Amino acid sequence: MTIRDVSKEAGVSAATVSRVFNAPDTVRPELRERVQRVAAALGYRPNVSARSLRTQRSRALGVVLPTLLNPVFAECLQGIAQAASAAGYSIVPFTTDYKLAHEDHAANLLLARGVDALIVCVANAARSKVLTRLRSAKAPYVLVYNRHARHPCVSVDGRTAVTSLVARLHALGHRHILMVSGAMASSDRAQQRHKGYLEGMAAADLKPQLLEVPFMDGATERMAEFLAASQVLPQAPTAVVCSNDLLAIRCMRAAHLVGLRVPEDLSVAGFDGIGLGEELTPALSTIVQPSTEIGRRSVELLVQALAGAVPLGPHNSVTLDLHFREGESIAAARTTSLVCSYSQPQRITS
Amino acid sequence: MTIRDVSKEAGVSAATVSRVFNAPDTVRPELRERVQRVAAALGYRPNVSARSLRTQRSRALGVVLPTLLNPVFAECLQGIAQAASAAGYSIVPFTTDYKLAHEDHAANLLLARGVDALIVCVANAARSKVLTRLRSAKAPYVLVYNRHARHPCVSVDGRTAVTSLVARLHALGHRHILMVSGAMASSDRAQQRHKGYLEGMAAADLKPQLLEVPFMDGATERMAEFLAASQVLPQAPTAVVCSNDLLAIRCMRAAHLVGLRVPEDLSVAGFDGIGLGEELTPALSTIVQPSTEIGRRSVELLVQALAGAVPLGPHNSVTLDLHFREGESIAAARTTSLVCSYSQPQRITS
DNA sequence: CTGTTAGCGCTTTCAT
DNA sequence: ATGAAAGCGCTAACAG
Repeated sequence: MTIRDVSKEAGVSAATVSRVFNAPDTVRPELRERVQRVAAALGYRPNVSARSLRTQRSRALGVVLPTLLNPVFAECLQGIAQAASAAGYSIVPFTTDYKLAHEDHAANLLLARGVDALIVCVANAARSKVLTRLRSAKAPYVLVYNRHARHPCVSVDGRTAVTSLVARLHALGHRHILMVSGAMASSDRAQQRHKGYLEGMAAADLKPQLLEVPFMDGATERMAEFLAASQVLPQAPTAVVCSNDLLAIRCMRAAHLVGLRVPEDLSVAGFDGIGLGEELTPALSTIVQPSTEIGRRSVELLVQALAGAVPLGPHNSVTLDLHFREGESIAAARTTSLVCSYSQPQRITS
Repeated sequence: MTIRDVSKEAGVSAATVSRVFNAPDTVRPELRERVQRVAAALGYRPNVSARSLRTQRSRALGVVLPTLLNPVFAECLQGIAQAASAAGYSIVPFTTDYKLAHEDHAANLLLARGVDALIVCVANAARSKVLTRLRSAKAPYVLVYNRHARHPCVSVDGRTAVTSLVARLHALGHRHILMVSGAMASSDRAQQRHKGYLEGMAAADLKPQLLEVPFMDGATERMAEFLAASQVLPQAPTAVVCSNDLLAIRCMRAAHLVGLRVPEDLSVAGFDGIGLGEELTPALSTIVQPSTEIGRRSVELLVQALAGAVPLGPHNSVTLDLHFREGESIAAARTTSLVCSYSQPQRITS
């Protein structure tokens, strides 16, 4: 079913059929309708490959994300998919599983695929080879989640948000606030959140403490160990700031495993605001980033740039708002043991 | 950067360059290496659109799934992405948000895109127009999660699994087992799981009870209401079989909201086996479907069919194994109130 | 083993 | 407003 078939059937030239699809206004209404009717009857669909070859544009966006197993990125991709679809673009996603080599590989394949532009999330924007490559290939691209002064980014200010989170915990009476993070070296976002934590702790004149855990596997066990071991110490954490929601969920489980109640014995805060967090018990208190919106905005940026043939640069970066979602996993710090014995006498007798 | 540029630079014909990329063995090693060197130096990448137009194959697979917000499908897509990538295919995903019209729309776009084959999950395989369309378009496709005798499917036997789940609950002493499901009419999977439930209940000689809730929004509130209202009745459920994990998580929250402890007061079981279920507290007891594997297998099926140019049919369907994951959200039913007063005297005095 | 040639289906000047 | 014709970059006969 080619344009030729339609043109013959409708008794017009191929050019006219093409115009009906690409510039309907330039075709006399009567003819236009006839062509449309014939096309519909024949089930004709313009061949995208041929069109791409001819126009040198594929109307497809490449997407490179770490993984879809983390709901943050699944939500983001959902946003990307919706916005792209609305703008008449398809998407071609690749996941890197947080592997640097995969980032490069994915971008290459996407470029070869002839996508018009790329949406990319890398482990570390400062070190990524992908970005220099994209730039030299002159492919329009936008970073999501990553922040970097030399690239167009759609991101959030995680650092500041974590600083206020620490202030909030401090105000609740917490004096021993632990930060748990996945491997810091591999993620610029984790680094920024940690910076925010350090600043918050400094502002509150508290001693920072960091626990780095393997993100994917064994995180729960590691946290449980740590929590168990620290219980005997005077500086046992009463609150934990987790670098992301998945970690926070595991942290709550770790607390449970060692007999700590959340939030009575231990406050746990996350970062990301994945939808599921609200459904948990206790509901996760977390800093919410608008993942769907991040996806949408990144598409908008690219589509606009493509439409205007305007090159995208760092000046196009946008920082979206973050907000704190009050859940049930954070509470005021328990007061000192003396007061505690008054306020909870039954625990002593039992 | 076209094949022509490379051919000139290497002093060979375009055909030779093409051969170097598509059938390296047919080119004299010396020449081949020269071409490869030149191509690499020039950063040449074959243009996919041109290749697709010429060969009539895009090396891309279309994927239609309900949503990525449900981790089940995100996991599946991850499996699809990995397998596709390994086989040298890209994927072009679309989500339908459980809307029938979107199913059709997505398939159309994908077909127009010229994908070589499709992986599709529809609400109801028996009623879906998409499938008849795909069939008439002669596009190779495979259904995931859906089961239907007239289509190639990669799926699981949810019905039987739910039947055994009910048997398991029965064996634990439960006599009032509720099933909670999203809108049944819209999902053949929900229907099958419900059938399994009915069979299990019949086998145990118990009275089935179904609560249909809006899947996306307000499910928790609806369940909480129901649980609260039923507490005063003699047939108050002591166990709930949820049609999927997301519902189960909400059910646990609903239980919490009305003061029921899971699993002490109420056992909750899910279906899907999303990764997060294991991280929850209590860990979700659920029937695990191998979502990643479902994705992988569907790709394998298609890639094989494409390679052999063998048409795919219902006889290619595969049913993957399901297994029950023992979590912490299910416990033996509390015995009758008399016995209860003996085993938990402290609750009476408090 | 390599080159020549003829399109794949479409868009887009350039005529009319 | 419409048609004729050229060609996007590539591959696959077919010659040599």
